[in-house]
This record gives sequence, structure tokens and C-alpha cells, in this order.
Amino acid sequence: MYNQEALVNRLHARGIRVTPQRAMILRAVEAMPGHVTAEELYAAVQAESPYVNLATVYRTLDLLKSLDLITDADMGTGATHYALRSHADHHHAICRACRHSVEFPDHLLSGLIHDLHTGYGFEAEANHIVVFGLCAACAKIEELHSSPA
Amino acid sequence: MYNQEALVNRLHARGIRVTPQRAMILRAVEAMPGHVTAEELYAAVQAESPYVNLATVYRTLDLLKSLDLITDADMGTGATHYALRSHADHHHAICRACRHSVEFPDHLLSGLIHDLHTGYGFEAEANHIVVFGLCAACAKIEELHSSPA
DNA sequence: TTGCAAATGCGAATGATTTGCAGCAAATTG
DNA sequence: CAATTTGCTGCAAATCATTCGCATTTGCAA
Ligand SMILES: [Mn+2]
Ligand SMILES: [Mn+2]
Ligand SMILES: [Zn+2]
Ligand SMILES: [Zn+2]
Repeated sequence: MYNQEALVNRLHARGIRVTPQRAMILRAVEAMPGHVTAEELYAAVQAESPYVNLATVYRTLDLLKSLDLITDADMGTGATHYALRSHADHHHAICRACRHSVEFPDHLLSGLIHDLHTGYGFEAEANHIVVFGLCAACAKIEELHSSPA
Repeated sequence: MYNQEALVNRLHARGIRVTPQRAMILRAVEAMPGHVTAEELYAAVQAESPYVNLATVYRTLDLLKSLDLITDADMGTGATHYALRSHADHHHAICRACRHSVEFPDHLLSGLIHDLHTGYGFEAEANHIVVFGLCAACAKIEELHSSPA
């Protein structure tokens, strides 16, 4: 867990300009609980200053992504969800029927990541990924639908 | 490996209408090598008959997906890639830098799938998935960029 | 046949993300 | 410093895959 101004400091450290817009966006990212869409961040930042553009939010998110300070994930809602790297000590299993999400720990992926690395030299960037499928409850329901004989 | 009319027969068997459009689209799906976008299928079908609409291609793909006869995957190109279920005995590791794709066998996911099932009752639908990251070559290049000291 | 649910074509709409560009601000240079 | 280059921003327009509304057919069963 790092302090509130961590992202700002990191950008400074790498010699990247920290404009007022960026500072606001970074603070908004850090203040967000869990995953956020660009639109949600935009709303949060607008509350502080109405003169920040959505395009700038996207551009800043791209920047943070390229610096590996945030993760992005498609949670199946249409919009990309962003989160701090420090958030991502887990992954998500999302039910395609009821949309419920189960968090599962990082180590469940360690086997796959290891195999990809030793087998193919591939460095998987599986920081905060999403696996789709059916939750226990919805799986039961689908079962009834397919074999009611 | 099943015969050319397999999909048509399967739809018949389930009492689903097989219109000329659907038949053409199904045959195009079966004739395609590997993964295809809706647009590519559309082009293939148009070559046979110009009066098939792109919306119908999408609707038919939805149908096939709901019947679990095809898989869909985001290969990072913007458009969804569809493939026959019979194609999907593997998955892909795609390099975010050079875009190269490595196929890896299904069993590398078996641990994860098993753990999700026993641990959470979650039935992962990981038939033809994509893991992003860096291939061996591009990983070396990134290494130089970050630690040239 | 007749009737109705399902399927299609067409064009318009959607909605997240990107881009072109002109104005500004910060950094760099001599 | 003043001049010049470089990077960042707002704004509006563009992209582009996918979906929708709706009027028109089609398939199949009574
Ligand atoms: Mn999460
Ligand atoms: Mn494949
Ligand atoms: Zn569910
Ligand atoms: Zn590569």
C-alpha cells in the first residue's frame, strides 16, 4: 500500500510531466475502490474541475498502462475496467448468465504462467484477468435446460 | 473431424430452421481455416450470394454460439474471431508488441479450470482463449529499454 | 390455405475509444 | 533572457464493430 500521491511521484521520478489534469486523474484513480471505467473516472474528475476532457482521461490511462501502473480488463460490460496495479493480487471469474463475479487468487494462474514461460519463452501479462463461464447456481439451471428428459 | 454438412445437420436435429442464408453461413464457417471475423465470413458468403446481410451473419454467429457450436475470442485486433468448436483444442498466447501468436495446448489450463471448479463451483468456459503478454524476442527488447544502465 | 412465429434486409443507431488540429504551457537552447 | 522545440489539452468529428427497429418475407403446422 503506497500513499495518495504515489502515482504523481512515480511520474515525476520518470521525468514525465504531471499536469493538473493528470494529477487529478491520478488521484481519482487512487481514490477509486476497485475497478473503474474511463467514464466513471471522468465523472469523478469533473466533480473537481469541469475542464477536464474525456479524451485526456483516455490518454492518461494509456500512459499509466504503458508505465505498468494500472491494469485494464474487459469485465464483459462493454467498457474497459481499469485498476491500480496494487489492486491486482487476484483475478475474476465472471458468470456469463448472472454476471456475478468471483475473485480468485493469483496463484491459481501460476501453473499456466510458468508453463508458458518455460515452454514458449512467453511472458504472460496476466495481472488482473477475467475468466468467463457459469457460476455454480447458473450451471445447475443450464443443466436442467439441456437434459430435462 | 465431421463432414461438411455437420452444422446444418445439427441445427436440423435441434429443430432449428435452416434457411438458405444460414446454410451458406454455416458452410462458410466450416470451410474457414482457423479463426474468422464476421466481416470475413460476410465476404465469403457474399461471393456465393450477394443478398446476405451482415446483420444476419452476426445473428447466425450468435445462434451458433448459444448452441456451443463455435467459439468466439478477442484476439486483440478489434473484431471478434469465431472458430468451430472442433478447432478449439488449443489456446493462444499473443504478444502485445509484435502481435505474434503462439498456440498452446488445452491441458495447460486444466489446473486452473479444475481449481475454479473445486474451489468455487465455477464452470469456466475456456475453450479457445487468449492470453496476452510478450513473446521471448519482444521481452528481450523491453528488457533493454528498462534497464540500459 | 391460413396464421403466426421466426428470420431477413436495410438503414439507422449505439457506444466506447481514437484522432486531427489549433492553442497553450513547459522545457530546452544559445 | 528570447526564441524555438516539444508535449499536453480541449473540442469536435471520426471510427468501427456490433446491435436494433421495423417492414417484409419465409417456414411450418393446423
Ligand atoms: Mn479485481
Ligand atoms: Mn486457434
Ligand atoms: Zn451465475
Ligand atoms: Zn513479440
